[in-house]
Amino acid sequence: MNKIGYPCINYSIGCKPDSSFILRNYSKKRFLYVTRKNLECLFKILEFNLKNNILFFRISSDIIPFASHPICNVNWIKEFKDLFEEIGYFIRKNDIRISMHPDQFVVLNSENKSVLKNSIRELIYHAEFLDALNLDEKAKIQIHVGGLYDDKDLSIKRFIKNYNKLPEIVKRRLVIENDEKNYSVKDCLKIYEEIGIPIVFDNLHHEVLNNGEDIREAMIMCFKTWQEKDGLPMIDYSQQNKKKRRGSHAETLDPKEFRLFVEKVKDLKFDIMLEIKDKEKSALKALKILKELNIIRKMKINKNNR
DNA sequence: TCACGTCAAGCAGAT
DNA sequence: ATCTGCTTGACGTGA
Repeated sequence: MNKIGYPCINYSIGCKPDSSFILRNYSKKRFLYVTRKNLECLFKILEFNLKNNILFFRISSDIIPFASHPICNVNWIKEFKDLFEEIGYFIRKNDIRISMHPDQFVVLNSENKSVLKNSIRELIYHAEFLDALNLDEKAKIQIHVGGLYDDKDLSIKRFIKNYNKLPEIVKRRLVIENDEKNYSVKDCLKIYEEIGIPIVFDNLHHEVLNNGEDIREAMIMCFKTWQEKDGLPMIDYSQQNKKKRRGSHAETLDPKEFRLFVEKVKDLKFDIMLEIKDKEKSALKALKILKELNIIRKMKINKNNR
């Protein structure tokens, strides 16, 4: 077990990296203002994380509002070149792992041409964002396989066909995650065998939808899909919210349950994204547990880390 | 300051 | 037919 992370937002700092506005209020001025705020907040979060030894972070897809929408004609990479350089340098220098997770509207296996077109635009935006930070191939973009359309085999074939159409800047970063309704680890492996795409393991999805593999077995299967150039395998870890329906994420990390999980897989090498509602709070709880169990390496303090 | 209607985008399952 | 969840309710108008 290597790095601990949490997704998109931080509740301790008092800024938001995913502010937006509604489409009809779009203006260049507004776009530039919100985007700058988001990027500056991202930097603050990463600094907070480093101080706390949280070295894995998922950047919100909303960081650049309407980035893939036709209305956005601002060259944001150029406009924020300095900020991108500064943040990117900080990430690289401190060996922070980054991922992104485009939202549900990205459906690479869609039967609908315009859905596919929008999905590809969105994926290109994500890739360009990570490229602007000058991050290597270990920074990943994770998506689900998509819809079933009443024919899983055909839908998998369509995923592969459309994957092969993607530009290289997307392909090198794209990874797929098992989901809780449509595509299990086994289904993802089928796709891996065709195109070599790495698989992000999600434990809660696996609990809900699996083919009888236990968690450790499934993790090892997924981990084999990651090559050296992809970096350590990533997993999404979450716990069931006992008050809500199956698959809902817990409000905060249950230490006991987390310890049990860790004991099962502590010899494996991977980075872990905690999909728990209270974000950095649970990441800190998890780190504390890993330290107690003597699993995580001692924090590297780098005084001059900017 | 607060209530509440609305907000780019997909899909599947529940109601 | 409409609502809900998904990684995350937030934006914004009008009173």
